[in-house]
Amino acid sequence: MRKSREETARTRERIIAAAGQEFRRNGIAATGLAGLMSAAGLTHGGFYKHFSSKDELVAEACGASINRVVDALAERAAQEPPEQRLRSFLASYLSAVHRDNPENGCGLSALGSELSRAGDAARSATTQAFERMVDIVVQCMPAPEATDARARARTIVAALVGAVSMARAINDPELSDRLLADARESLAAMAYPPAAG
Amino acid sequence: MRKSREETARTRERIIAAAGQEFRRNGIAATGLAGLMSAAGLTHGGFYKHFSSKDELVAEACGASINRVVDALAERAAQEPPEQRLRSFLASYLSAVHRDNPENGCGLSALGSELSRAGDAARSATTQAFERMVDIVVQCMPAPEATDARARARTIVAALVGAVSMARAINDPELSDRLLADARESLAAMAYPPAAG
DNA sequence: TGTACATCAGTGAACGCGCGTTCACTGATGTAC
DNA sequence: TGTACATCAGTGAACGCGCGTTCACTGATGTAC
Repeated sequence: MRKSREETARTRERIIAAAGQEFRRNGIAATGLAGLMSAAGLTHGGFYKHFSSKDELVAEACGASINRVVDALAERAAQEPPEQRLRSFLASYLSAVHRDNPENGCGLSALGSELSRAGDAARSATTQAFERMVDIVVQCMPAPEATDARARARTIVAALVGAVSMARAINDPELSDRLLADARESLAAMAYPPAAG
Repeated sequence: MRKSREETARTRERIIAAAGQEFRRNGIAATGLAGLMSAAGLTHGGFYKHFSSKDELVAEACGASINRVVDALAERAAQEPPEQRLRSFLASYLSAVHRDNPENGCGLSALGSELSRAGDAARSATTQAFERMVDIVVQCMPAPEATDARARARTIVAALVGAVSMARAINDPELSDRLLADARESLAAMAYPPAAG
């Protein structure tokens, strides 16, 4: 049953994609390899033909899923006229759709607290993804060259992650919606600093 | 080996306290009952004399540990002169000490993404703790009666949670420190809105 | 207040289960001539 | 280009292990008279 090189590579990507979804949906520690492999359409025995350990997959899957989402956000932002970029970025990150579909959303908010306990490779992927999101936010800001633009962008990214994470954890649907709406408003105000909001 | 009522109650509290620390240190899913019970100085067999399941303990431990931290924050804030409250609150929440000691810190940032997958009781505790933190932030703000004070306070609490969570996950110590410093600055500016920062 | 008995907190061994990992095997793919 | 052989992706069973949970047992505490 040996597979061709291309098919092997495709299988590997399929495992990484399935892992990215399962991790974001159920958490890393709570996701078993057997379930994950069957989500990828395989039996669990073949796992070690592609990865040397669960940790290696965790690092690859976290990196890939976070980067894919960041790519999509960057691409969407670039299509908007500059003055609407930030608002539209905030609207899509802080949306009910994003909150209610963690398996396809940003890994930083879906896995935040688990990433701090992950291996070094996964944490490096997290660090890079965080920086990339800061880059995007800076480029969405009305005055990207302001001296404190990057400092404010870091705070905005942290707030995005925290807001989606809390909006998911909170038990009260009204409060959850309100938190997302408030964050859209307050973070836009933070990005348009002097008196533009 | 039956114990007195008071000692039984004390034992129960001891288990809850140990669980609160272990969960914040290692995560909920990654913490086993046997290790947790031995951290409380007991053998694992006695667990079910105090709780009907791990889920019940999770809810109690999350509620208790988050509330204890929020109490401490509220108390400390009340002791500060009003004009320093917000700055001092931000300084202690967004400190390296807090980042580096999750086991005694705020459960919202230590468990954020796991709480969204927890049972209903734990999520209710999360919701209450979030609201209490918003209350504290509002009372620390220079103009607590402003119409949008509570909306900004919600964003600030979400940003605090996200910033500590990301500061822990990030692999680069300099960037981690910078994120905390930037958040202290930008969130203070958000709380003193017109031109006070 | 003292005695007799029921209760039950805590121990330590055991339960079935799913975990991450390993392995013998299969048969199509890749390589060498 | 065709043949012979080595490689290896994927299967399915099995490994030891720690998980949450249960249980028989102990003996100090609580209760009833």
